[in-house]
Amino acid sequence: MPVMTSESNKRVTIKSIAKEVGVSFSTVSKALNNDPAIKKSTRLLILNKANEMGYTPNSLAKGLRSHSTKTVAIIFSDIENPVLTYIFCKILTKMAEHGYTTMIFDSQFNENTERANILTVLSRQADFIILEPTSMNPDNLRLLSKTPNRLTLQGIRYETMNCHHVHVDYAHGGYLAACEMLSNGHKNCLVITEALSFPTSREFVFGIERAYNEYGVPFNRDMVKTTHSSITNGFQVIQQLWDHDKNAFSVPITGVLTFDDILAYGVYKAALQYNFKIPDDISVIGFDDNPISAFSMPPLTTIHLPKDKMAENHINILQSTLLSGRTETCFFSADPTLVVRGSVRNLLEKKRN
Amino acid sequence: MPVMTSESNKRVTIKSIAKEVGVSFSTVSKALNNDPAIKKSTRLLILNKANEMGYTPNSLAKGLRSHSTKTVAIIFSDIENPVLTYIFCKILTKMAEHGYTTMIFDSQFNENTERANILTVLSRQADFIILEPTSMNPDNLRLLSKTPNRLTLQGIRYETMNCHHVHVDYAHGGYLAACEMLSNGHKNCLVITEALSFPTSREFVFGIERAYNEYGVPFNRDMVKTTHSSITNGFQVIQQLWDHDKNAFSVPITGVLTFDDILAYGVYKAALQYNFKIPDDISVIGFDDNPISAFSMPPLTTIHLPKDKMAENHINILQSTLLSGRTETCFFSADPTLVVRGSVRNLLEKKRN
DNA sequence: TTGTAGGCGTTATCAG
DNA sequence: CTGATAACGCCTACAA
Repeated sequence: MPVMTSESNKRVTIKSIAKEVGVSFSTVSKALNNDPAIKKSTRLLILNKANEMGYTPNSLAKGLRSHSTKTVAIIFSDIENPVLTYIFCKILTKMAEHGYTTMIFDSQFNENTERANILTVLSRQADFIILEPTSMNPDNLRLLSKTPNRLTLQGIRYETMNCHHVHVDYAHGGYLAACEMLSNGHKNCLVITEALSFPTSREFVFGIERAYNEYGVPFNRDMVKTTHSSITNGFQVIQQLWDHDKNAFSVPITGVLTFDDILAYGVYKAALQYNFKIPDDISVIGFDDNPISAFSMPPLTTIHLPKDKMAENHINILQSTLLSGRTETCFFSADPTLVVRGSVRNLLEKKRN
Repeated sequence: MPVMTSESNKRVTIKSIAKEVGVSFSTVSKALNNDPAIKKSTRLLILNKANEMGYTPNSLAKGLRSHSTKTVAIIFSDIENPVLTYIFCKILTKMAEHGYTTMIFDSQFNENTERANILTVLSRQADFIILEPTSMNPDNLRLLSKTPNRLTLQGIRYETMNCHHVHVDYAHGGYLAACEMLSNGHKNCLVITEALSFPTSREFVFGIERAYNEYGVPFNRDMVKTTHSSITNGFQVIQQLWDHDKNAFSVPITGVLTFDDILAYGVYKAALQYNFKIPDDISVIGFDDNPISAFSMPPLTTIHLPKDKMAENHINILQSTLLSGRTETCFFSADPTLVVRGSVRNLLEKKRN
């Protein structure tokens, strides 16, 4: 238990310890690092004094000397997204066990914010960077091209970057969701997604379009509404349609495909407010498979994202390059799957009635 | 756009820039910091060269010199808790606008992990620390006693620490939840909560006990089950009861009070699995008011936590001490409120039938 | 076994 | 206006 000496204001460093013990500061340094060259008795003397004075090593100085900060930086497009939150929590916890601290950054789907984040990460000398790019524009990525095996890209595939990847096939997810709608007879679906400048959002819509093509159903791009993920925003998209745009579409909408479960809850909220029933009046399919979606009213049909697997892949990459010194870069891809629950109505069966 | 010079491996520092431009490195430093003492023409020369070489200032060196790292550290008991996640996301985003980086740490309700976290935060020279203590044991807190106005305690009230507080009255929340149960005729409730060593968990139970006392209903401490917050764990508590302990209680359980909404979903999961109905067979009250709880089946009656207000208070404290240099410490307290939805059945009305 | 010197990349204080 | 120098706290050859 550190008892403060009289003038506790002064910073306690190896120098001040050295002065107290009456040795040189390099002896203190060695003792603190368990250098066997130091006599046991003096080491003990030093260790005790350091403890008593409440010494904490200065990582800045250490990092400056050693060119290693034991730091990994994570830059995500939107850290409030539950899947991303889950992933960085897992990474953070695991890396803490190895003595690494994790810095989290939020780009908010904004290239400039992303660039600022990359620059501060570089400036802070992070040992490893995990980035979920906000766009396919390579300008920001170029800042990171020096150390390809100290970088993993999350979410998208970037062919020209020879770095680690933890990819998610959003196109396939969108495809699966749209197929589920189409095979249940929903030909006129609304799509609520993130800004299309965001690569995964665009992939998502591509996948949907592909399904429409396969089913021979024309895909109306006006049906794609973009907004930032939140219950309120999802709600507002429906609200807008309800209040104003209702007549903008010749065919009534029977289904909604959303970029994530959160937006789907926005539709749920609208159902409560405007008194329509899911799935009787409108069908909904989400994306992510939030654990809570199994208990929603009705249980949400959604696209399951293997977030455990994704987190695991990130951790494997980190461990093998930071701890085991591997130099090859690896590419992981996560396949989304459809989880059928109760938010999609079968329109075809109805017709038979 | 930084074009790499031939040997791009070498670190680019103010020294290397100085060599390229043909000035002294202190001139470069001044130019980079917009010191008016530097001639415009040479400043421009230097700025261009720096840009061309892809210079990034080294924050470690900066911090070492200036004794300021533009860093705030957040140490929470469980960063996956949605309320805490929400709060640190808000703080992180706002502080990023001011050029501050936020480091997140997870103590996992463990005093030793908490201590390790505090030590690394100290070692990393964070400018400000936000801590949600895992226990009332002051040993770890003592490590932070040197700079009381650079510390805010989240969640609990620590009378003897003269630092900032953002407190939550969990006792009152527990009281409200229990009152709702009791006033609907539920005298035999299960409580599922975090380990009682965790201060807020203990407060929660205190509050429940107080309600029982006011209603003149004996409170059975055996009804308090502790586990870590997760849907699975909440489920398992019910499972255990169902499979093994069913006969351990003389009176059948009619209600469940949980420490957070996540645990409540565990009960929902059990309802699905064991085919009992909420609230017909068992009533449930959560805690936190997860935004999604409004759409659960049935909508979850819960205790609302003003997380916006809490985040705002944290941000205010940070801004006023870090940016405006205020030195007084402030104390904020958040009051939880009851949100009645559909997961509690009125047992008394039933009797009248 | 311990002490000395130099340097990691910056900034600040002086001289020139 | 620009340059040399010291210092921030630590580590590591090398010397004693």
